[in-house]
Amino acid sequence: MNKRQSAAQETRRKLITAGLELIKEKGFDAINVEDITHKAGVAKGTFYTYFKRKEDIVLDISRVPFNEIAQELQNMNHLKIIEKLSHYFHRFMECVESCGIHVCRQWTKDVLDPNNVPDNKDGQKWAYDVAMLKEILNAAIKNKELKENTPVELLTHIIISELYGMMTCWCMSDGKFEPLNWTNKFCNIQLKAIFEPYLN
Amino acid sequence: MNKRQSAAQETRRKLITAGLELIKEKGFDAINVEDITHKAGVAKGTFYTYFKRKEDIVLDISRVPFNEIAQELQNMNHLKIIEKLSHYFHRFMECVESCGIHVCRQWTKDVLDPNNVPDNKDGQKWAYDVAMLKEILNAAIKNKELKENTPVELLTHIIISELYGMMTCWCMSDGKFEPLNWTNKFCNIQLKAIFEPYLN
DNA sequence: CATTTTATTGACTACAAGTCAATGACCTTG
DNA sequence: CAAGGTCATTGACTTGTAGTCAATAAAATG
Repeated sequence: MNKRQSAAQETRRKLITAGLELIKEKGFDAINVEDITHKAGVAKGTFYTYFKRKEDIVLDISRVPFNEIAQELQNMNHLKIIEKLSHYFHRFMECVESCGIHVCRQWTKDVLDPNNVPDNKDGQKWAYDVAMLKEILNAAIKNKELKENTPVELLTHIIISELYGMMTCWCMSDGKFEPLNWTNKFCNIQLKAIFEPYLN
Repeated sequence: MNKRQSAAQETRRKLITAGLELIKEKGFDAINVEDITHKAGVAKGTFYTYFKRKEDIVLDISRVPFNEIAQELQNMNHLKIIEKLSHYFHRFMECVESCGIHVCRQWTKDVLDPNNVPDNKDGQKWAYDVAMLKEILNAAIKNKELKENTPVELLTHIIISELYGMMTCWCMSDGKFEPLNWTNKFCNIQLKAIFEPYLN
Protein backbone atom coordinates (compact mmCIF):
# COMPACT_ATOMS: atom_id res chain seq x y z
CA MET A 1 0.00 0.00 0.00
CA ASN A 2 1.49 3.37 -1.02
CA LYS A 3 1.31 6.65 0.80
CA ARG A 4 -1.76 7.86 -1.02
CA GLN A 5 -3.71 4.69 -0.35
CA SER A 6 -2.90 4.63 3.33
CA ALA A 7 -3.83 8.29 3.67
CA ALA A 8 -7.17 7.50 2.06
CA GLN A 9 -7.72 4.57 4.38
CA GLU A 10 -6.93 6.81 7.32
CA THR A 11 -9.41 9.45 6.13
CA ARG A 12 -12.10 6.81 5.80
CA ARG A 13 -11.34 5.54 9.29
CA LYS A 14 -11.52 9.05 10.73
CA LEU A 15 -14.90 9.63 9.09
CA ILE A 16 -16.31 6.36 10.38
CA THR A 17 -15.01 7.00 13.89
CA ALA A 18 -16.38 10.54 13.94
CA GLY A 19 -19.68 9.37 12.47
CA LEU A 20 -20.09 6.59 15.01
CA GLU A 21 -19.43 8.88 17.96
CA LEU A 22 -21.78 11.59 16.75
CA ILE A 23 -24.60 9.23 15.83
CA LYS A 24 -24.31 7.37 19.11
CA GLU A 25 -24.48 10.62 21.00
CA LYS A 26 -27.05 12.66 19.09
CA GLY A 27 -28.73 10.37 16.57
CA PHE A 28 -28.44 10.32 12.79
CA ASP A 29 -31.06 12.94 11.97
CA ALA A 30 -29.75 15.40 14.52
CA ILE A 31 -26.37 15.71 12.85
CA ASN A 32 -25.38 16.77 9.36
CA VAL A 33 -22.56 15.80 7.04
CA GLU A 34 -20.54 18.85 8.00
CA ASP A 35 -20.68 17.86 11.68
CA ILE A 36 -19.07 14.57 10.74
CA THR A 37 -16.42 16.02 8.45
CA HIS A 38 -15.62 18.78 10.92
CA LYS A 39 -15.10 16.28 13.70
CA ALA A 40 -12.98 14.15 11.38
CA GLY A 41 -10.94 17.21 10.42
CA VAL A 42 -11.70 17.18 6.68
CA ALA A 43 -13.86 19.21 4.31
CA LYS A 44 -17.45 18.40 3.53
CA GLY A 45 -16.77 17.29 -0.02
CA THR A 46 -14.40 14.60 1.19
CA PHE A 47 -17.30 12.74 2.74
CA TYR A 48 -18.66 12.07 -0.73
CA THR A 49 -15.41 10.51 -1.87
CA TYR A 50 -16.14 7.66 0.53
CA PHE A 51 -19.91 7.52 0.76
CA LYS A 52 -22.44 8.10 -1.98
CA ARG A 53 -25.10 9.36 0.41
CA LYS A 54 -25.18 10.51 4.00
CA GLU A 55 -26.92 7.31 5.07
CA ASP A 56 -24.30 5.03 3.58
CA ILE A 57 -21.88 5.63 6.40
CA VAL A 58 -24.11 3.75 8.82
CA LEU A 59 -23.73 0.50 6.93
CA ASP A 60 -19.96 0.89 7.10
CA ILE A 61 -20.06 1.76 10.78
CA SER A 62 -21.93 -1.41 11.62
CA ARG A 63 -20.09 -3.66 9.24
CA VAL A 64 -17.08 -4.22 11.50
CA PRO A 65 -18.80 -5.75 14.53
CA PHE A 66 -21.25 -7.82 12.49
CA ASN A 67 -18.54 -9.25 10.26
CA GLU A 68 -16.79 -10.47 13.36
CA ILE A 69 -19.76 -12.69 14.15
CA ALA A 70 -19.65 -14.25 10.72
CA GLN A 71 -15.99 -15.06 11.22
CA GLU A 72 -16.62 -16.58 14.61
CA LEU A 73 -19.23 -18.91 13.19
CA GLN A 74 -16.73 -20.19 10.65
CA ASN A 75 -14.70 -21.58 13.53
CA MET A 76 -17.57 -23.34 15.25
CA ASN A 77 -18.24 -26.23 12.96
CA HIS A 78 -18.10 -28.67 15.83
CA LEU A 79 -21.36 -27.23 17.25
CA LYS A 80 -24.82 -28.55 16.45
CA ILE A 81 -26.98 -26.38 14.26
CA ILE A 82 -29.20 -25.10 17.07
CA GLU A 83 -26.28 -24.29 19.33
CA LYS A 84 -24.60 -22.50 16.47
CA LEU A 85 -27.65 -20.40 15.69
CA SER A 86 -28.23 -19.78 19.36
CA HIS A 87 -24.74 -18.39 19.57
CA TYR A 88 -25.49 -16.26 16.52
CA PHE A 89 -28.61 -14.80 18.14
CA HIS A 90 -26.71 -14.04 21.29
CA ARG A 91 -23.80 -12.35 19.55
CA PHE A 92 -26.11 -10.47 17.22
CA MET A 93 -27.90 -8.85 20.13
CA GLU A 94 -24.59 -8.12 21.80
CA CYS A 95 -23.62 -6.16 18.70
CA VAL A 96 -26.96 -4.43 18.63
CA GLU A 97 -26.47 -3.36 22.22
CA SER A 98 -22.92 -2.16 21.70
CA CYS A 99 -23.76 -0.24 18.52
CA GLY A 100 -26.42 1.58 20.49
CA ILE A 101 -29.95 2.50 19.73
CA HIS A 102 -29.32 5.39 17.35
CA VAL A 103 -27.04 3.39 15.08
CA CYS A 104 -29.44 0.43 15.03
CA ARG A 105 -32.41 2.61 14.30
CA GLN A 106 -30.71 4.17 11.33
CA TRP A 107 -29.31 0.84 10.23
CA THR A 108 -32.78 -0.65 10.17
CA LYS A 109 -34.03 2.31 8.19
CA ASP A 110 -31.19 1.87 5.73
CA VAL A 111 -31.80 -1.78 5.00
CA LEU A 112 -35.48 -1.06 4.55
CA ASP A 113 -34.85 1.71 2.07
CA PRO A 114 -35.58 0.88 -1.56
CA ASN A 115 -33.04 3.43 -2.73
CA ASN A 116 -30.32 1.86 -0.68
CA VAL A 117 -28.54 -0.10 -3.35
CA PRO A 118 -24.82 0.29 -2.72
CA ASP A 119 -22.44 -0.56 -5.53
CA ASN A 120 -20.50 -3.10 -3.55
CA LYS A 121 -22.40 -6.14 -2.38
CA ASP A 122 -20.78 -5.86 1.03
CA GLY A 123 -23.18 -3.02 1.70
CA GLN A 124 -26.19 -5.26 1.40
CA LYS A 125 -26.21 -6.60 4.92
CA TRP A 126 -29.50 -8.29 4.33
CA ALA A 127 -28.28 -10.34 1.38
CA TYR A 128 -25.09 -11.06 3.25
CA ASP A 129 -26.87 -12.49 6.28
CA VAL A 130 -29.15 -14.57 4.09
CA ALA A 131 -26.19 -16.05 2.24
CA MET A 132 -24.38 -16.89 5.47
CA LEU A 133 -27.38 -18.57 7.05
CA LYS A 134 -28.13 -20.55 3.92
CA GLU A 135 -24.59 -21.83 3.96
CA ILE A 136 -24.92 -22.93 7.56
CA LEU A 137 -28.19 -24.73 6.89
CA ASN A 138 -26.91 -26.40 3.74
CA ALA A 139 -23.85 -27.61 5.60
CA ALA A 140 -26.13 -29.12 8.24
CA ILE A 141 -28.05 -30.93 5.52
CA LYS A 142 -24.83 -32.34 4.13
CA ASN A 143 -23.88 -33.53 7.64
CA LYS A 144 -27.23 -35.32 7.83
CA GLU A 145 -28.05 -33.20 10.85
CA LEU A 146 -31.03 -31.81 8.98
CA LYS A 147 -33.36 -33.67 6.61
CA GLU A 148 -32.98 -33.37 2.85
CA ASN A 149 -36.36 -31.70 2.47
CA THR A 150 -35.59 -28.82 4.87
CA PRO A 151 -36.97 -25.58 3.39
CA VAL A 152 -33.69 -23.68 3.58
CA GLU A 153 -34.90 -20.44 2.04
CA LEU A 154 -37.94 -20.20 4.28
CA LEU A 155 -36.10 -21.08 7.50
CA THR A 156 -33.39 -18.59 6.66
CA HIS A 157 -35.95 -15.84 6.37
CA ILE A 158 -37.63 -16.86 9.58
CA ILE A 159 -34.36 -16.64 11.46
CA ILE A 160 -33.60 -13.23 10.00
CA SER A 161 -37.11 -12.20 10.85
CA GLU A 162 -36.50 -13.19 14.48
CA LEU A 163 -33.25 -11.26 14.64
CA TYR A 164 -34.49 -8.10 13.00
CA GLY A 165 -37.71 -8.30 14.96
CA MET A 166 -35.81 -8.33 18.22
CA MET A 167 -33.70 -5.42 17.11
CA THR A 168 -36.65 -3.39 15.88
CA CYS A 169 -38.56 -4.10 19.07
CA TRP A 170 -35.56 -3.15 21.17
CA CYS A 171 -35.22 0.15 19.31
CA MET A 172 -38.91 0.92 19.66
CA SER A 173 -38.88 0.19 23.38
CA ASP A 174 -36.03 2.70 23.60
CA GLY A 175 -33.62 0.08 24.86
CA LYS A 176 -35.87 -0.69 27.79
CA PHE A 177 -35.63 -4.42 27.23
CA GLU A 178 -32.43 -6.23 28.00
CA PRO A 179 -31.78 -8.00 24.74
CA LEU A 180 -29.44 -10.58 26.19
CA ASN A 181 -31.84 -11.65 28.88
CA TRP A 182 -34.41 -11.93 26.15
CA THR A 183 -32.37 -14.03 23.75
CA ASN A 184 -31.24 -16.38 26.49
CA LYS A 185 -34.75 -16.98 27.66
CA PHE A 186 -36.60 -17.50 24.41
CA CYS A 187 -34.43 -18.03 21.40
CA ASN A 188 -33.61 -21.61 22.25
CA ILE A 189 -37.25 -22.43 22.70
CA GLN A 190 -38.12 -20.88 19.36
CA LEU A 191 -35.19 -22.32 17.48
CA LYS A 192 -36.03 -25.80 18.74
CA ALA A 193 -39.66 -25.40 17.72
CA ILE A 194 -38.75 -24.21 14.26
CA PHE A 195 -36.18 -26.89 13.57
CA GLU A 196 -37.97 -29.74 15.30
CA PRO A 197 -39.66 -31.13 12.16
CA TYR A 198 -36.43 -31.15 10.18
CA LEU A 199 -33.96 -32.67 12.62
CA ASN A 200 -32.64 -36.11 11.82
CA MET B 1 -70.84 18.42 13.53
CA ASN B 2 -71.09 21.84 11.89
CA LYS B 3 -70.19 22.85 8.36
CA ARG B 4 -66.65 23.88 9.21
CA GLN B 5 -65.88 20.67 11.04
CA SER B 6 -67.18 18.42 8.31
CA ALA B 7 -65.24 20.37 5.68
CA ALA B 8 -62.10 19.89 7.75
CA GLN B 9 -62.78 16.17 8.05
CA GLU B 10 -63.22 15.99 4.31
CA THR B 11 -59.93 17.79 3.70
CA ARG B 12 -58.15 15.38 6.00
CA ARG B 13 -59.70 12.44 4.20
CA LYS B 14 -58.63 13.80 0.82
CA LEU B 15 -55.06 14.24 2.04
CA ILE B 16 -54.91 10.71 3.43
CA THR B 17 -56.36 9.20 0.26
CA ALA B 18 -54.00 11.15 -1.97
CA GLY B 19 -51.06 10.30 0.27
CA LEU B 20 -51.84 6.61 0.30
CA GLU B 21 -52.11 6.41 -3.46
CA LEU B 22 -48.91 8.33 -4.09
CA ILE B 23 -46.86 6.46 -1.50
CA LYS B 24 -48.12 3.10 -2.72
CA GLU B 25 -47.19 4.01 -6.25
CA LYS B 26 -43.89 5.86 -5.88
CA GLY B 27 -42.67 5.47 -2.32
CA PHE B 28 -42.52 8.04 0.45
CA ASP B 29 -39.13 9.56 -0.36
CA ALA B 30 -39.93 9.93 -4.03
CA ILE B 31 -42.81 12.29 -3.42
CA ASN B 32 -42.97 15.65 -1.66
CA VAL B 33 -45.64 17.39 0.34
CA GLU B 34 -46.74 19.42 -2.64
CA ASP B 35 -47.39 16.28 -4.67
CA ILE B 36 -49.80 15.17 -1.99
CA THR B 37 -51.57 18.49 -1.57
CA HIS B 38 -51.79 18.97 -5.33
CA LYS B 39 -53.40 15.58 -5.77
CA ALA B 40 -55.75 16.35 -2.89
CA GLY B 41 -56.63 19.71 -4.46
CA VAL B 42 -55.46 21.92 -1.61
CA ALA B 43 -52.49 24.22 -0.97
CA LYS B 44 -49.26 23.08 0.57
CA GLY B 45 -49.78 24.88 3.84
CA THR B 46 -53.01 23.01 4.47
CA PHE B 47 -51.04 19.81 4.91
CA TYR B 48 -49.53 21.25 8.07
CA THR B 49 -52.92 21.98 9.57
CA TYR B 50 -53.44 18.22 9.79
CA PHE B 51 -49.95 16.78 10.16
CA LYS B 52 -47.03 18.22 12.09
CA ARG B 53 -44.45 16.67 9.81
CA LYS B 54 -44.44 15.03 6.41
CA GLU B 55 -43.93 11.59 7.98
CA ASP B 56 -46.92 11.86 10.26
CA ILE B 57 -49.38 11.15 7.49
CA VAL B 58 -48.16 7.56 7.23
CA LEU B 59 -49.30 6.72 10.74
CA ASP B 60 -52.74 8.04 9.89
CA ILE B 61 -52.83 6.15 6.62
CA SER B 62 -52.15 2.84 8.32
CA ARG B 63 -54.29 3.45 11.36
CA VAL B 64 -57.55 2.52 9.70
CA PRO B 65 -56.78 -1.07 8.67
CA PHE B 66 -54.88 -1.89 11.85
CA ASN B 67 -57.58 -0.55 14.11
CA GLU B 68 -60.01 -2.90 12.42
CA ILE B 69 -58.01 -5.85 13.65
CA ALA B 70 -58.17 -4.63 17.22
CA GLN B 71 -61.93 -4.37 16.95
CA GLU B 72 -62.23 -7.87 15.51
CA LEU B 73 -60.30 -9.31 18.42
CA GLN B 74 -62.74 -7.75 20.85
CA ASN B 75 -65.43 -9.97 19.39
CA MET B 76 -63.47 -13.20 19.62
CA ASN B 77 -63.46 -13.85 23.31
CA HIS B 78 -64.70 -17.39 22.79
CA LEU B 79 -61.35 -18.36 21.18
CA LYS B 80 -58.41 -19.80 23.08
CA ILE B 81 -55.42 -17.54 23.51
CA ILE B 82 -53.27 -19.21 20.87
CA GLU B 83 -56.06 -19.25 18.30
CA LYS B 84 -56.74 -15.61 19.03
CA LEU B 85 -53.12 -14.60 18.57
CA SER B 86 -52.83 -16.77 15.53
CA HIS B 87 -55.71 -14.88 14.02
CA TYR B 88 -53.99 -11.63 14.97
CA PHE B 89 -50.78 -12.68 13.18
CA HIS B 90 -52.72 -13.67 10.12
CA ARG B 91 -54.73 -10.47 9.94
CA PHE B 92 -51.69 -8.34 10.69
CA MET B 93 -49.87 -9.72 7.69
CA GLU B 94 -52.97 -9.31 5.56
CA CYS B 95 -52.89 -5.62 6.45
CA VAL B 96 -49.20 -5.43 5.76
CA GLU B 97 -49.77 -6.91 2.34
CA SER B 98 -52.68 -4.65 1.50
CA CYS B 99 -50.90 -1.50 2.67
CA GLY B 100 -48.08 -2.37 0.34
CA ILE B 101 -44.37 -2.36 0.71
CA HIS B 102 -43.78 1.40 0.49
CA VAL B 103 -46.26 2.24 3.21
CA CYS B 104 -44.92 -0.49 5.49
CA ARG B 105 -41.35 0.57 4.95
CA GLN B 106 -42.11 4.13 5.89
CA TRP B 107 -44.32 3.03 8.74
CA THR B 108 -41.50 0.98 10.21
CA LYS B 109 -39.17 3.92 9.85
CA ASP B 110 -41.69 6.13 11.60
CA VAL B 111 -42.15 3.94 14.64
CA LEU B 112 -38.39 3.57 14.95
CA ASP B 113 -37.82 7.30 14.86
CA PRO B 114 -36.98 8.89 18.20
CA ASN B 115 -38.39 12.21 17.04
CA ASN B 116 -41.69 10.65 16.24
CA VAL B 117 -43.67 11.63 19.29
CA PRO B 118 -47.13 12.65 18.11
CA ASP B 119 -49.28 14.66 20.47
CA ASN B 120 -52.15 12.23 20.47
CA LYS B 121 -51.45 8.79 21.84
CA ASP B 122 -53.29 7.22 18.93
CA GLY B 123 -50.25 7.93 16.85
CA GLN B 124 -48.09 5.67 18.92
CA LYS B 125 -48.92 2.42 17.24
CA TRP B 126 -46.24 0.64 19.21
CA ALA B 127 -47.69 1.54 22.60
CA TYR B 128 -51.16 0.80 21.30
CA ASP B 129 -50.27 -2.74 20.22
CA VAL B 130 -48.50 -3.40 23.49
CA ALA B 131 -51.53 -2.28 25.48
CA MET B 132 -53.89 -4.42 23.44
CA LEU B 133 -51.77 -7.56 23.73
CA LYS B 134 -51.29 -7.08 27.45
CA GLU B 135 -55.03 -6.87 27.84
CA ILE B 136 -55.50 -10.13 25.95
CA LEU B 137 -52.88 -11.92 28.04
CA ASN B 138 -54.22 -10.58 31.32
CA ALA B 139 -57.71 -11.70 30.37
CA ALA B 140 -56.34 -15.18 29.71
CA ILE B 141 -54.74 -15.22 33.15
CA LYS B 142 -58.06 -14.26 34.71
CA ASN B 143 -59.73 -17.11 32.80
CA LYS B 144 -57.13 -19.49 34.23
CA GLU B 145 -56.09 -20.28 30.69
CA LEU B 146 -52.62 -19.02 31.52
CA LYS B 147 -50.71 -19.42 34.79
CA GLU B 148 -50.52 -16.61 37.31
CA ASN B 149 -46.78 -16.24 36.90
CA THR B 150 -46.91 -15.63 33.14
CA PRO B 151 -44.44 -12.86 32.25
CA VAL B 152 -46.97 -10.69 30.45
CA GLU B 153 -44.64 -7.82 29.59
CA LEU B 154 -41.98 -10.07 28.13
CA LEU B 155 -44.37 -12.25 26.12
CA THR B 156 -46.05 -9.15 24.76
CA HIS B 157 -42.76 -7.87 23.46
CA ILE B 158 -41.86 -11.21 21.97
CA ILE B 159 -45.12 -11.29 20.04
CA ILE B 160 -44.61 -7.76 18.77
CA SER B 161 -41.08 -8.70 17.90
CA GLU B 162 -42.40 -11.59 15.79
CA LEU B 163 -44.89 -9.39 14.01
CA TYR B 164 -42.56 -6.52 13.27
CA GLY B 165 -39.80 -8.95 12.34
CA MET B 166 -42.01 -10.54 9.71
CA MET B 167 -42.97 -7.16 8.35
CA THR B 168 -39.40 -5.87 8.28
CA CYS B 169 -38.23 -9.05 6.63
CA TRP B 170 -41.00 -8.88 4.08
CA CYS B 171 -40.07 -5.29 3.22
CA MET B 172 -36.41 -6.15 2.90
CA SER B 173 -37.12 -9.10 0.66
CA ASP B 174 -39.04 -6.66 -1.55
CA GLY B 175 -42.27 -8.52 -1.02
CA LYS B 176 -40.78 -11.71 -2.40
CA PHE B 177 -42.09 -13.79 0.46
CA GLU B 178 -45.75 -14.54 0.69
CA PRO B 179 -46.51 -13.37 4.19
CA LEU B 180 -49.70 -15.38 4.55
CA ASN B 181 -48.07 -18.65 3.56
CA TRP B 182 -45.40 -17.82 6.06
CA THR B 183 -47.69 -17.02 8.98
CA ASN B 184 -49.82 -20.09 8.36
CA LYS B 185 -46.82 -22.35 8.33
CA PHE B 186 -44.86 -21.12 11.31
CA CYS B 187 -46.69 -18.83 13.62
CA ASN B 188 -48.67 -21.59 15.25
CA ILE B 189 -45.53 -23.57 15.91
CA GLN B 190 -43.84 -20.58 17.46
CA LEU B 191 -46.82 -19.42 19.45
CA LYS B 192 -47.24 -22.89 20.91
CA ALA B 193 -43.58 -23.07 21.84
CA ILE B 194 -43.65 -19.67 23.50
CA PHE B 195 -46.83 -20.27 25.50
CA GLU B 196 -46.23 -23.92 26.31
CA PRO B 197 -44.66 -23.28 29.75
CA TYR B 198 -47.47 -21.00 30.83
CA LEU B 199 -50.56 -22.90 29.75
CA ASN B 200 -52.75 -24.32 32.47
C1' DC C 1 -74.92 42.88 12.34
C1' DA C 2 -70.45 42.99 14.71
C1' DT C 3 -67.03 40.17 16.50
C1' DT C 4 -64.42 36.15 16.98
C1' DT C 5 -62.73 31.87 15.43
C1' DT C 6 -60.32 29.04 12.35
C1' DA C 7 -59.20 26.64 7.88
C1' DT C 8 -56.85 28.02 3.79
C1' DT C 9 -53.36 29.97 1.01
C1' DG C 10 -48.83 30.34 -1.33
C1' DA C 11 -44.85 33.18 -1.13
C1' DC C 12 -41.08 32.88 1.74
C1' DT C 13 -37.28 31.17 4.82
C1' DA C 14 -34.05 28.02 6.48
C1' DC C 15 -31.29 24.42 6.07
C1' DA C 16 -28.76 20.72 4.42
C1' DA C 17 -27.66 17.25 0.86
C1' DG C 18 -25.04 16.63 -2.82
C1' DT C 19 -22.01 18.75 -6.96
C1' DC C 20 -17.97 20.17 -9.22
C1' DA C 21 -14.08 22.75 -11.03
C1' DA C 22 -9.78 24.03 -9.20
C1' DT C 23 -5.76 22.56 -6.62
C1' DG C 24 -1.67 20.27 -5.41
C1' DA C 25 0.50 16.16 -3.43
C1' DC C 26 1.96 11.94 -4.89
C1' DC C 27 2.83 8.34 -8.25
C1' DT C 28 4.60 6.49 -12.75
C1' DT C 29 7.67 6.03 -16.42
C1' DG C 30 11.08 7.01 -19.82
C1' DC D 1 15.00 13.17 -12.00
C1' DA D 2 11.75 15.65 -14.71
C1' DA D 3 7.34 15.62 -17.07
C1' DG D 4 2.90 14.12 -17.26
C1' DG D 5 -0.85 11.76 -15.27
C1' DT D 6 -3.74 10.39 -11.30
C1' DC D 7 -6.59 11.16 -7.64
C1' DA D 8 -7.89 12.76 -2.89
C1' DT D 9 -9.11 17.23 -1.14
C1' DT D 10 -11.45 21.51 -0.90
C1' DG D 11 -15.39 24.71 -0.02
C1' DA D 12 -18.29 27.76 -2.57
C1' DC D 13 -22.25 26.77 -5.06
C1' DT D 14 -26.64 24.69 -6.73
C1' DT D 15 -30.79 22.45 -5.86
C1' DG D 16 -34.63 20.86 -3.60
C1' DT D 17 -37.95 20.79 -0.21
C1' DA D 18 -39.66 20.79 4.56
C1' DG D 19 -41.84 23.71 7.31
C1' DT D 20 -43.47 28.86 8.54
C1' DC D 21 -46.50 32.66 8.73
C1' DA D 22 -49.11 36.84 7.84
C1' DA D 23 -53.02 37.78 5.21
C1' DT D 24 -57.62 36.33 3.82
C1' DA D 25 -62.22 34.84 3.81
C1' DA D 26 -65.75 31.92 5.25
C1' DA D 27 -68.28 30.33 8.97
C1' DA D 28 -69.66 30.35 13.83
C1' DT D 29 -71.19 33.03 17.81
C1' DG D 30 -74.01 36.10 20.48
